[in-house]
Amino acid sequence: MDKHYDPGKIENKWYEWWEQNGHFHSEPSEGGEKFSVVIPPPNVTGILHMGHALNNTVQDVLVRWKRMQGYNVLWVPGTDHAGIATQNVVEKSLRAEGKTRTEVGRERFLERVWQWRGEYGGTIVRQLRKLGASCDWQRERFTMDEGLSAAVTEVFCRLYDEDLIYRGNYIVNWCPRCHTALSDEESEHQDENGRLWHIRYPVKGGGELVVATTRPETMLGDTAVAVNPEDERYRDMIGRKVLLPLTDREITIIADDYVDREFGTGVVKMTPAHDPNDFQVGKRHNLEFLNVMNGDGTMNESAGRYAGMDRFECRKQVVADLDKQGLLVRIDEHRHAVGHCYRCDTVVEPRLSQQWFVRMKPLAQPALEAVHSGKIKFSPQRWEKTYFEWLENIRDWCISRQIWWGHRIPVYTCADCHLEWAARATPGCCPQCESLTITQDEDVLDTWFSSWLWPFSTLGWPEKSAELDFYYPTNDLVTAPEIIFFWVARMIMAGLKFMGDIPFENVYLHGTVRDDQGRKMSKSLGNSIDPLDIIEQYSADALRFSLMQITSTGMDVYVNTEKFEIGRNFATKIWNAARFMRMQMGDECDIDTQATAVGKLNLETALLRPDDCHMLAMCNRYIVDITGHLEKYRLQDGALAIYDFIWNQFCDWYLEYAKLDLNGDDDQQRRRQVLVIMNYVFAQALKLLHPYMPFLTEELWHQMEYGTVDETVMKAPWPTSFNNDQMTEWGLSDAVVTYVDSKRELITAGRALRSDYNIAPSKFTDFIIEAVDHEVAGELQNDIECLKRMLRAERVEITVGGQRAMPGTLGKLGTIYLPLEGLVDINAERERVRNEIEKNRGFLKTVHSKLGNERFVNNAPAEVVEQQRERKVELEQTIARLDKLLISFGG
RNA sequence: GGGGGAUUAGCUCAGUUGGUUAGAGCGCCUGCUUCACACGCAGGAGGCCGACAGUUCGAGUCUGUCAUCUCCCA
Repeated sequence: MDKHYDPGKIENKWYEWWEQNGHFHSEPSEGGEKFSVVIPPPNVTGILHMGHALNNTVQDVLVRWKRMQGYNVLWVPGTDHAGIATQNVVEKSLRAEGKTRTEVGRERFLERVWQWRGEYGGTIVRQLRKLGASCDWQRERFTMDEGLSAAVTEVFCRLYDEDLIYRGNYIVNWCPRCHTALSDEESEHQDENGRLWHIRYPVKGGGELVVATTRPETMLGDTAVAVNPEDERYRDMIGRKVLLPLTDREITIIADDYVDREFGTGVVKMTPAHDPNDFQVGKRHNLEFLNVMNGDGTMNESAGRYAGMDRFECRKQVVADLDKQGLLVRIDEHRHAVGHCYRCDTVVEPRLSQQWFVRMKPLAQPALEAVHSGKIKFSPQRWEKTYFEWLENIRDWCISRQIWWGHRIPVYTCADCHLEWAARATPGCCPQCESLTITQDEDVLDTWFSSWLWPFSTLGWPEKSAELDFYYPTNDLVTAPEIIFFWVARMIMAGLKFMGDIPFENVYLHGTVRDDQGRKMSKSLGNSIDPLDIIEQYSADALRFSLMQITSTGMDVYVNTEKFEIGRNFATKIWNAARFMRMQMGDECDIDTQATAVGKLNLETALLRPDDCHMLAMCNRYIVDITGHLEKYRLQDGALAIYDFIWNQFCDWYLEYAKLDLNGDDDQQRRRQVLVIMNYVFAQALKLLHPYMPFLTEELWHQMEYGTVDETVMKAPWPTSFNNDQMTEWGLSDAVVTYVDSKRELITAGRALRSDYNIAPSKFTDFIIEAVDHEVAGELQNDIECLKRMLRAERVEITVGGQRAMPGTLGKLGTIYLPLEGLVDINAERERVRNEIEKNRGFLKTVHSKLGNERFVNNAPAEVVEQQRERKVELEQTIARLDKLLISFGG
């Protein structure tokens, strides 16, 4: 094996091998129990960022684990067509050529988009491979594929025919830059420092009203002024006219409950075509809906002499003009939430326009029940509350977009008989009057209108398919909480509505990846860490493992580049452990590593020593623990456990212990047995680690020959613990684990003594251990070689009872002494022992107070009380031993 | 304004149904080129678990109030 691990080459090699050998692919016909996951489709315009890395690592860990457990696993990958984002990208490239999309025309433009998608659209899909994602690429889907488009049309037609889709004139969130309507979810609110302009509106026939507004330019579209009917101050104003400044219009003063008497002056200007609240009031009062803006955010002809100005320019001008006329009363600083386009961050303009909507209430009800009943579980569960909150207050979904890239709305209108209908296939003529003059709606659908079908459209729906029968409903959905509204909730609604069943059983929500100051990673802040840079620098395994190890369930994770050293160092450690084993095994080793890897161990019970038993017992324990963590989605705990298992248990202790037999060549049987145990444990460790570090484990699986050259660790059976017979035969008892742990405690204490007395690590020295009794003395005597090696001692003398005037430390098995003739600092030792005694007396005191408390003895569970009693005895013995030690120092 | 989350070692965080002496990684200090690994080994220092009150035999853990930070919704 190479001295250094070179992940770059190895990672590419194995990924190609996996993919070419179809290890990611599965078929319903293979049967078995299924485990299916659909990827949250990234935008086709997207490039891999840390959020994707986290999201897909989580999925890959789950998927690889289940695959090893023998499930028929399917992970469906793909991308969505990202209507607005993709159109923006292509429009930009057109602009670079000095063209606009309207010049090019719809058809040619769409050709350009497809062309772009073919060239650049696969970026993220390639990047996911770098990460090691074991998706079934043969089943990759795209929301604009024929099949998925058919699903969209089918769904639209069904909802349309059921009157769950309707068209109407409403205030929507409008992005003047993208030139389209957005759904409520796509308008992101940000708190901004704005202003509240107080404007004087002269009342016809004398007097005035002062209104306050954050958007003064909209006053050009005012069609009323409103006060609260209960408001004494303005009661006599109701019904009178106001002369709207900067225009020649007269508008009426109306009364409506909506007006908050406490806010501002208690007078509100009414702009029904530019504000959602005013819109509602306008409907109630039959006000005129005067639209003063164009789709691009400039003022239109209704704005009079302001026509053609940009909305923000117009705002300045309006304010200046009002000021000039003495109509500006004052300006307050005002902090408020302003909607921004989630695609381009432009300030969203509430705008009255004709759009298509889905009635959500009827769809929301079953979706609420699915989670209430526990059929679908969120993890962490607290997110269910967010989900309920949204669904209970759901509003209709604006699904039409005034762009070209996307699924065109399949609604047709006859020019002759004015019939409007939705059709699954492009109709040749009007089904009512057979007229040929029919036109299709110009708008396309929200991208999420195809994404919400993803769990079943990717499996072939609306066609019947074996995949749909076998893999639906899927098991887990892994995503970020910010997508609950956009996607999770809507998928649940769609699944229940069109499949008659939930789309997935578990929703696992992970946190957001942030920089080490807790800020979201963004291009504009320049604080992004590119996963590909990390892979380049540290390896994909390191990226994956580090992310998993530092991300606790459902919490945001703060990363900086150094964090990835965790995974890199771990990989190097494992590589070197494997290298060590290979060196020890040499070329002529006759160990059947393949049988060993699957747990067929021909162990000579008589040759087993306590550390061997400890290692095997711990291996068992970690298998159970790590499996349990994965079952509970506790991926961080799983990562920490495997790290501890390999690094601390295996490398630091067992491997060092094993050198005793490996480096001495006097007992070939022992040597062989130790190698068997090491290989068994290492093979289990590789399997447990594989979901987290797929590449390194595959490489070592082959290097160590744990399978045939054609076999992959991906399909190796997930480790299981030994059965009771084996446990008994080999003596893998709790007692032996406790003994070895206590022995290590003694060794650590001995090393500390060496360190305290500045004995050079290279220097051999002597130790004396006073065992607590003869039995323990016997055990330690049998372990003398281990003690000598681990303590770097020339001689370790085991005796029973008695105290010595030497530096010593108490352990459960006895006291370890460092014999130092004449060099002992008696005062320092005395001080040390006194401190120990004080500490233990402190503990004893709390134990006493507990046991002396009748209510504790009566109320606490018997085992807890018993525990305290044992502890009391233990502490008393310890203190007695320490007292004697102190006396031996003359204290 | 409504809701969620966080507050534990210098830093980033674990701590699952309350129960021995509160853990990890990084950083820090000391020593070490010890025959897999300096991306390493050995040893060590460092914590009134945000504040106050309550429940309990017992609270980092449960309840309430407050403070600070953060996210989502309006």
